[in-house]
Order: sequence, then structure tokens, then C-alpha cells
Amino acid sequence: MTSLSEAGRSRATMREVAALAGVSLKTVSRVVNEEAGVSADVRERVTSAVRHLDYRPNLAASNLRRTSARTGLIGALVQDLSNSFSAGLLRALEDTARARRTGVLAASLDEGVDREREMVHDLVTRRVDGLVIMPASARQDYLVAELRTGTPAVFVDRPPRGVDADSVVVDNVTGGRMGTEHLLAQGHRRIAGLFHLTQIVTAQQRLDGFRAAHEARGLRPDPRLVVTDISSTDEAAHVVDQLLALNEPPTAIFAGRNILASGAVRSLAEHGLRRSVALVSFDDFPLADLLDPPLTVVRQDVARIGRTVGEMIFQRIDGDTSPPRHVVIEPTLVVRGSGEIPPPP
Amino acid sequence: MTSLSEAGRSRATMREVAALAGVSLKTVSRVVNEEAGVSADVRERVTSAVRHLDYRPNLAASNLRRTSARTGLIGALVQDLSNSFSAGLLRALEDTARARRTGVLAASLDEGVDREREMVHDLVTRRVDGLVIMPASARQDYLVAELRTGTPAVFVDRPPRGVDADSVVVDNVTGGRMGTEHLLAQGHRRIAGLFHLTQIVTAQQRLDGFRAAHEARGLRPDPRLVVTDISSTDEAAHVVDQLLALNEPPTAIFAGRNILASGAVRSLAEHGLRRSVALVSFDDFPLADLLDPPLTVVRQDVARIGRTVGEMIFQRIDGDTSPPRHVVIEPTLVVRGSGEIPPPP
DNA sequence: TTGAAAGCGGTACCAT
DNA sequence: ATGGTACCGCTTTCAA
Repeated sequence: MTSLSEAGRSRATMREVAALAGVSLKTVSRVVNEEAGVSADVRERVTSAVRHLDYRPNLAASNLRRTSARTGLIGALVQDLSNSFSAGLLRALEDTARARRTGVLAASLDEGVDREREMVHDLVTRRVDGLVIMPASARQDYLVAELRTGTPAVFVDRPPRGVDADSVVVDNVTGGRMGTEHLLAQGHRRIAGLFHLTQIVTAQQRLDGFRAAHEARGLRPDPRLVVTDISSTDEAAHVVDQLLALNEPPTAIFAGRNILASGAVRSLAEHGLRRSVALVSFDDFPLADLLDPPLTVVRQDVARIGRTVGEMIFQRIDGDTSPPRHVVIEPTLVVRGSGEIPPPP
Repeated sequence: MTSLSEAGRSRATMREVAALAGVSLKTVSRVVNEEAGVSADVRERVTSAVRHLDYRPNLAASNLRRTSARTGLIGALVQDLSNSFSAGLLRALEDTARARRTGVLAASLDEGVDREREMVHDLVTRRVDGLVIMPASARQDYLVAELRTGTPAVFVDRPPRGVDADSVVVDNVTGGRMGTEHLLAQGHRRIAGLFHLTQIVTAQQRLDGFRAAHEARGLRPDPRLVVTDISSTDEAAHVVDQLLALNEPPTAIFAGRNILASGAVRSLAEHGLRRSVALVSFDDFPLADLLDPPLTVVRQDVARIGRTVGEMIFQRIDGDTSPPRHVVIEPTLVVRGSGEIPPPP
């Protein structure tokens, strides 16, 4: 038995294992790395020494000398680890990475531009094999130098600007148009549009789609019904409160983001209008199908996005130097009920 | 301008920077680490060389020689990165770690016992400064050796067995009792209990709480209404379908986990009973307040749990060798509507 | 089958 | 203010 008093002793090195087993450093290395050419007898002595000393190889030290120096680590910078989109994406990425015996070092940017640069620097310093970036910044010129030194990067959700790198994004314009057209097709003509910060390209594109759907029918959205730069559920609820108080309130609402849809639902519920005003949201989320009425959404397939990102980054890690690819994934309309409420006669 | 053709050149080392700047290795080291005692002139030459070569320090190499060899990395093994509990926990942990300039290497275990051991081994090999573990295994004897070599660990959500380490868990028994008592207090006497795999200690404890609440009132739950080992939303829906078909169906349901509550809601909705049968769930989740009726839940404060875990692991990393602490966090009942539906007269 | 020596990219320590 | 040399823990290369 090893007693507790030994706790905290310094970690054993390969050299110490060699000394205890009475063999050379190189022999221990052979055993630890399961290389051939070690007699059963010696192997046993080494294994035993490893156990006695609680020896654990030091991956950083190995990689330092190793020729194919991969760290088996990719860095992933997302908007917020805890939101369902980022979390779902990471999960799919993790699954792809696991097959390659690679870990995922993830961090939340919270739309922080400086934080993005700091994190990229830190990750490069750690020599991650690749970077996955859901950028907070508008331009990523700073990345040019990093890519030059050999760290590949794949952008996700938002396209790169100022640097030419792979990307996987959703067709937000089409998504915005699909959701809006769905409401127009049912006869709605006063459709409110709720959008996030328009400086974020995805939000702007969804708004573009909202407008395009109207124009395709020769219509123009009422400017008073289009509200941008809403960044929280509370704000969204407040906005909807005000819209419902108009002389001619909207008969339908298109929410450009799931947290805005939450606010809309709350406001509608407080006014007893959940079954009277139609609602379509961009972004699916857990439980959306259990709302009453169930929420009709434009869904982005997170798992597919994450898988695609994973495949692309590993292709680059494996040495693919072909020109950057830009994958656009089409969203789908999931009809559940809230979006099929007809306009009042 | 640096042309694209330079892409992929091997990464510059400190030695190369020194050569280009015409100074010694040690001087470059001083500049890179912002140590004092370098003339402005030399500093400028070095900085310039760093820029020209796109030099980036190699953290692993630095740490190898550095005395206080911290990697600035903690490993976090959770049940599933993409579920809201794990994700919320990681987010809070990340925030604590960020203040310590430490990154979080997270991985999903999916209740995989072997995967847990493999991941711990991998993380130790990477020399993470600490481990945060939401264990999949029933016993963690294997961890004794790891702790002995100096990698501290904190358990979260589920307590350690076979090894004495810090832990932060929720009082599941009390939570189960609170939720059940809430239903009993309103006169319900036929309360169904839905629970996850009872081999998972948290599920068993919630069931214990469910029973204890009954016993405290001198009651005994009807065995036909208590169903364990339900592991998915679909299964839960199916179970509730069957319970509702009984001669004496339940007038209320206590769901031991949020995904089971989802199934219950779906089944109740299909039977048109959402406003007739009371429902309380263990585990809050996004949108629970927007359901109709809004879901009454026993909430675990994920942010607080994550923060506590973060503080504990860093205390250990900082050298605290006091006896392991076991923090129990009390859940709270969040009354919203679904749990206040009265029994039929 | 086994081992000695060099070196990976840096830091520590001591001179100068 | 700057540099030289040993050395961190391991792999590589080559010799025995």
C-alpha cells in the first residue's frame, strides 16, 4: 500500500523509471510507446517500475522532439459555450475530433473583439493543430500571419473578412426569406421583424431575407414593424409590447433569433395573443415543439455544421493546401403550428 | 508584402529570431517575456525580427524548463457538452478559469465508463493543472494514482467513490422531496414518479426523496406509478401514455430529469391533459417558463455549481492540501403553474 | 535486443 | 545590459 504521506511527491520522469528498472532511458521509451524489440523480461521490469512510481509520460515533452509534432488539440472559439447553438456545434466537432484522437479546447468570445485576438494568440502559442472560429470581429486581418505560420483555421457561422480561409455558414438570407414567405403565403401583410445587432452579419442577412420576401411579392414591410439591434429576451418582449399597442398591430411576427422569439412568446402570452398572432423564429431550440402552439422555426442543422467544420479542419491539418472552400448550408423550415395561425379576416 | 508562396514554411524558433536580430537567444527570451533590462534599441530589433518571421513562442517548450510548470489548462469531463446542464456548468467554470488565465479542455463522456478512464489518462498525459469530473463510472479507484502524482480533481454532480476528493453536488434527496411534497401539499395522492437509470446515484437519490415525501405524510406511493430506468424523452412519453391508461391514472407527475419532463409534456399534450394533470420536473431548462402552463421545477443553480467547482480546483492547484471538502448545494423550487394544478375533486 | 549522445525550443543561473 | 551553458523530459539516430 502506498500511504497518503507520499501525496504530492514530484512526478516521476522516464529517467527515474529507467533507474528503478535498471535499464536505459531509451528502453523505457520503447516500452511506454509499445515499440517492438524489447524482451518480455525487460518489458515486465519496466512496467512494474512505471506502476511503482505512478509514472505518466509527458506529452508536451514527447511532442517537442517528435518529428510529426501534432498536439492533438484544436482550438474552438464560439460565441457562448452555454447557448444551444454553440454547444451543439462543439459537440459535433468533438465527435469528429475524437475519431482523430484530438481534444477540443473551447472558449466563449461573448462578441468580444479583443478577446478573439487574445484567444487566437494563446491557442497558437499552445500550438493547436487547427482553429475553429465563430468570429466576434468584423475583420480578421490579424489571422493572415497565423495562417502563414501553418495553423489552419475554419470559420463557422460567420464568414471571414480580410483573410482567405475555409468557412461553413448558413444561408441566412434564404432562411430569413423562407420564414417570412411562409407568413406572407398565409395572407399576413403586417409582419413584424425582430432582429439582433445589424453589425453582426448574420443578423443583417436575415433582415435582408425578410425584406426580399416582401419585395418578391411587390410588398414593402411597414418600417414601424421592423426593429433591429435587439439583443436580449427582455428587450424583445418590450418591443413586442409596443408593437401590439400600435393602431394597426402586426398579425404575425418573424423573430431573427431564438432568444428574440422567447421574448415575443412572453409578450404574446401576457396579452393573451399566443393563438392569435402568428410567429416564426430563426433558430430551433429545445422544447420549441412543446410550446403551445408549437413553434414554427427556420432550423439550422447544427450537427451537420459541426461535422462539416470538423472534416474541413482535419483536411487542412492533414496537409490539404487547395484554395479555401466556402460551404453554405441551407436551413429548413420546420412547420409546427405557431407559424400557421391565419391573419384575422 | 509577404507573398502567399511563403505559406507553410516551418515555424520560426527563438534561435532564428536571435540570429536575424543579431543578438543572443537569452535576449530574445527577455524581450518576448517582457523582462526588464533590455535597451530600447535592442528591443526594437528583436521585435522587428519577430514580426518578420511571424515568430510565436512555444508554450510547451517554455513550460518544460520553467520551474512553476503550469500548463494553464484544466480538463473537464462532463456528461454531454450539448446538454444545458453540462454546458452551463462549463460556462461558469470557464469564467472562473479565465480570471486565472487558464483554458478548459472539455470532453463528453456519454455515461461511458471506459471513456472516462481514457480521458483522465489523456488529460494527465497533457499535464492539465486540474481535473473536473462528472463521473460516468460507479467507482473511481483508478484516480488514486493520479491524485498521488499531483493532479488535483474535483467531482461535480456526482460524488466520488473509492477515492477521496473534493466534490460539489446538489442535494438530490431534498430536491426530490421538495418537488413531491409540493404536489402532496395540494392534495394529490396519486403521483407518478419518472426516473432515470437508478444505477446513477443522482437518479436514485431523487427517487429516495420522492418516497421520503410520501412517508413524511404517512403515505406510500403506488408502485405502479413509480417507473425507473427511463433514459429518453420518447421512453418517458410512452411510459406516461401507459400510466394515463390505468384505471386510476395519476393526477400528478414528478419527473426526475428534464428530458423525462419533456416526454411527459408531450404525452399529456396528446391526451389534452396539460391543464388537468399537475407536473413538476427536476432540472430547469430554457423555455420552461414559456410552456403552457409554465413548468414548475426544482432548479439546480448551474452557475453557482460551476463557480464553486472552479474555486475549489484552483485552491488545490494553488497548493491547498487540506482534507477534501464536500459541498452540497440546495436546489430551489420554482413555482410557475404546471405544479399548481389541483387534483380533481 | 539494448544503450549513448545529440537535440527539440525554450528557461535558469551565473558570468561578463 | 547582454550572453554562455546547463538542462527540462522525451525522441531520434546510430552504435554496440
